[in-house]
Amino acid sequence: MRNTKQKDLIMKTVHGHGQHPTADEVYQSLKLSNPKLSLATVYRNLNQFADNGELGRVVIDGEPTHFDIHTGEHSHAVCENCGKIMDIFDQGLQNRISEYFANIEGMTDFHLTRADLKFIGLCPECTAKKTS
Amino acid sequence: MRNTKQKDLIMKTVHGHGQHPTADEVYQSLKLSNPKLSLATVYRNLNQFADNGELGRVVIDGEPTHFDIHTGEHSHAVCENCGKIMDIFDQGLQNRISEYFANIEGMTDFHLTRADLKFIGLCPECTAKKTS
DNA sequence: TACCTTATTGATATTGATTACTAATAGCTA
DNA sequence: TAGCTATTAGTAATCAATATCAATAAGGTA
Repeated sequence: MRNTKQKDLIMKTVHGHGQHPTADEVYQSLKLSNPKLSLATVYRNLNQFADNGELGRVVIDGEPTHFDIHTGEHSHAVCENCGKIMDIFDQGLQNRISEYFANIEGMTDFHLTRADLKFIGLCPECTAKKTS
Repeated sequence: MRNTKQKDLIMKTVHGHGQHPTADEVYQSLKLSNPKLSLATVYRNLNQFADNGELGRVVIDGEPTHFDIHTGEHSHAVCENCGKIMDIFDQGLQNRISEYFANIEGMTDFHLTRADLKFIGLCPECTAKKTS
């Protein structure tokens, strides 16, 4: 895999974003300063990074794929109203899930590699709006 | 909400399917015997059922939305290779997740309504293929 | 039973996200 | 520096899903 300026820009943008950007969000925040950058290049590289394990993917019902700089075991909280995503780092929780791998493998005969856990509800802002 | 022959056919088809069909799979299995049925009607009604809580949605990276006749709390095992989905009914597991709601709400200020847990790996068939 | 109102349907156009394609470009290696 | 080839830019194509709207049919009413 060759190093290119585009790969570098894209990875830096994801890291600088602060949340969990989509391909288009990465593209939008780069195209002003890099008008020749192609959306296809952004998709191609984000997918490559995700397939390599250098980025995570967060897939949510009704939304384009989001990308995550955190590649270790963790969970997410997702707002059903506005789509906001928060990372949840809780080793106790992850351990509880991992402890279940053997059970699940026993009941399904699957060979498991990971789990994907999302807590779904309303973020603080949307909770406030709904109750006001 | 009016009762229609289409709603009835669609719901029966999901229940008769055995796995977790997509909208197009429901449509394909109905259109021979019901050539006038429209794909839009299938989408429309499956979404209505899911929004009503009469069906569940299973959203997997890179796949069209699958629908689930089980609407109670449960988890899924998903094959990363072929997309097979299995339901996991394990009250102990669900309890462990639910016990975490208060913690997560404390750390995120989200107001949670549910969790979505998927175990990801290879199904028995794909495990066999990969190791042979 | 016939009628009326309006939710629902069928058919198709449209949207939105993502991937495929291909000639031009630019990393890397010698 | 030259040459090989992975990668890119630009755009067309694909795929899932939704929007649109005239025609239809549920189901209440007289």
